[in-house]
Amino acid sequence: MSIETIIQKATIEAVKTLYGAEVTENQVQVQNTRKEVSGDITIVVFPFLRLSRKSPELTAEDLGTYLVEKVDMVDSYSVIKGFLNLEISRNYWLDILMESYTYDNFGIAEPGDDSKLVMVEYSSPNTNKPLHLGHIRNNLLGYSISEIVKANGNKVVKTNIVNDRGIHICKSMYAWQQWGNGETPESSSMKGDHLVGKYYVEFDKHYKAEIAELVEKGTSKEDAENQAPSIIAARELLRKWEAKDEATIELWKKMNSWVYSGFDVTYKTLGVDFDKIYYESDTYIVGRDEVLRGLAEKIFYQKEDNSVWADLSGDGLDQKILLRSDGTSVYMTQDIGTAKMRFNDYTIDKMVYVVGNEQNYHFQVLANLLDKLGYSWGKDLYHFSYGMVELPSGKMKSREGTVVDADDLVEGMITVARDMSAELGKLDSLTGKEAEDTFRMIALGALKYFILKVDPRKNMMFNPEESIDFNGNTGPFIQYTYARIKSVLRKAAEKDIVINEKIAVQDISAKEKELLKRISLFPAAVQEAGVNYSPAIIANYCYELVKEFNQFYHDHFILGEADADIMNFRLVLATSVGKVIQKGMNLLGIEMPERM
RNA sequence: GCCUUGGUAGCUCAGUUGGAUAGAGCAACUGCCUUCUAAGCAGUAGGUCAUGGGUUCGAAUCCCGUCCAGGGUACCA
Repeated sequence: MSIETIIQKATIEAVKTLYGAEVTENQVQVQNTRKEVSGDITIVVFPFLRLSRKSPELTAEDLGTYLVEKVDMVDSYSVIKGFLNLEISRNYWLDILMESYTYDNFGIAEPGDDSKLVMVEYSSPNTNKPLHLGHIRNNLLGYSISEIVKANGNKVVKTNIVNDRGIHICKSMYAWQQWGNGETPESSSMKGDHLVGKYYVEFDKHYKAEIAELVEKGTSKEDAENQAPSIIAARELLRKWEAKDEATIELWKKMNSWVYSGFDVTYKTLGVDFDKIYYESDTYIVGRDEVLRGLAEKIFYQKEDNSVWADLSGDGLDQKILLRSDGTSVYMTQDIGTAKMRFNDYTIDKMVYVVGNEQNYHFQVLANLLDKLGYSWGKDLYHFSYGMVELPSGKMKSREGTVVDADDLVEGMITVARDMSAELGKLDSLTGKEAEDTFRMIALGALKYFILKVDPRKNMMFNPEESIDFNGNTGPFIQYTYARIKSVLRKAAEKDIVINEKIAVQDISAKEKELLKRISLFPAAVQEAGVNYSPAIIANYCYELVKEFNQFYHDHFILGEADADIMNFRLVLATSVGKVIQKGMNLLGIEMPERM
């Protein structure tokens, strides 16, 4: 039980004993004491004034006296206005330290046999273009959320739905046929996904030009968009694909395989992976059958032009198309099929979709449709709705080439990490490969932390003109602190200093206590991150912890300390901080270098 | 139009179920490396928490209005 909970329960008792009144846990506000004030835990007494019929100060005195007497861990108290500040005994903090030092899973709940199975869908790329910064945010959030959910005692299946069919890939296919001259990743030395993306852009260029030409000849813009030769050709390819035309399927497979090999490299670089991959080309058929079943069971209805619709107006939503008049599937159709297949494949307790907030409405509708189709889990799906990454120029658009390419960005970051290390004269002692690994670790640490430290629900700004920081509230700052701790521990080992698990210090400094308090908050941070689906909570926790450690490190010697007990205590403290940092950052998918 | 999300320092962001004097980093300016890594530490400066009301002992936080911005809104995913 955490100290907050203990104090909370004791306070409820106190109020009952002293004033004969029942209060609920919500009414007892327990918080960490402000730094400028002495004390560790603070209770806000204002809510009890009505019960005590006394002034805030006297009420606080009553409670303070009671708590000091009844709760072992409370040493003393002080009162400032309506705030009761409790001093928690040193032994409590030292116990926490021992727990974090000896227990490898401190703060982490291991999944057991009766754990819930949570499936997390993330990434979900289209196969007609390479990944960009927006996808990076999705991938990092998806991976991190999976780890956080796992750390809260759940089993997790990470899944990816690959949108491998549809008009978008046909556009790239057509452009490659027309203007590709048989170019391949090998012949062009281009990464497969970039090559296919090049033809997607190429398509759009020609398409726009054709529209402009038609409009000049007097066609309306809307008609021109439908009559341009390129789009007609792309649609023809889609029709042939659905008719299983051999040559078209062949081309589709070839170009998709290029994209996949490209994605694999990017996924590997980002350090994300999946337990199960679904392909839209499989799931849309299942979805179509489900819609037709719904039609037969009169859950849905058909219009005169043969299109199939759901009427959701009774649920505050609109009419939603599920099959087009020509019988082909839409986005929603495929998601219904994918959901069905997943729940057939796994015993899923909770489904989490990591998809951008532009699709909030889509998931509201999906939950409703699955429910109508008789799937009890439908309405409980959770749409992890994250914000867009914006550029100073606005939204990223692949078609128009106004994107920050994922591979380029990572490559650029590694270069910065390498240059910076050289400039600082770091890592000169490492061999080429070790050094390169570290540069990669630092670069990705900077990128991942930059993305994950912000509240996932909010839009965030990225300015390509300014490089991502390596100083201050950043991934490398945290990695650096970890490397410092490792360095101290290496030196201790060199001096044959053996760390003793028994702590025997008489006094601890204010800085040391602050650090212990921070460590004690780790389990709560992991839980809170799980409840709120927020890697940012972990990121900010790690930053606060590391900042605290650096202050301690600056003010106190560890190996230079003359008193053996104090040195031992500080070694245990540093080790624990290192462990917590590593565990926390691991939840974000950020690796920690031994030296930097 | 309707639905929805947001607006906190020059910039990028924190800010717990409403609590004490609204916090970090970057950028600017000052100090601190002959002792464990200066990718660090300490300090200065920078705020009408978009705006006007309301609720309350207490509001960046809750409610209402207004302004601004993003997203969605029946055959794009």
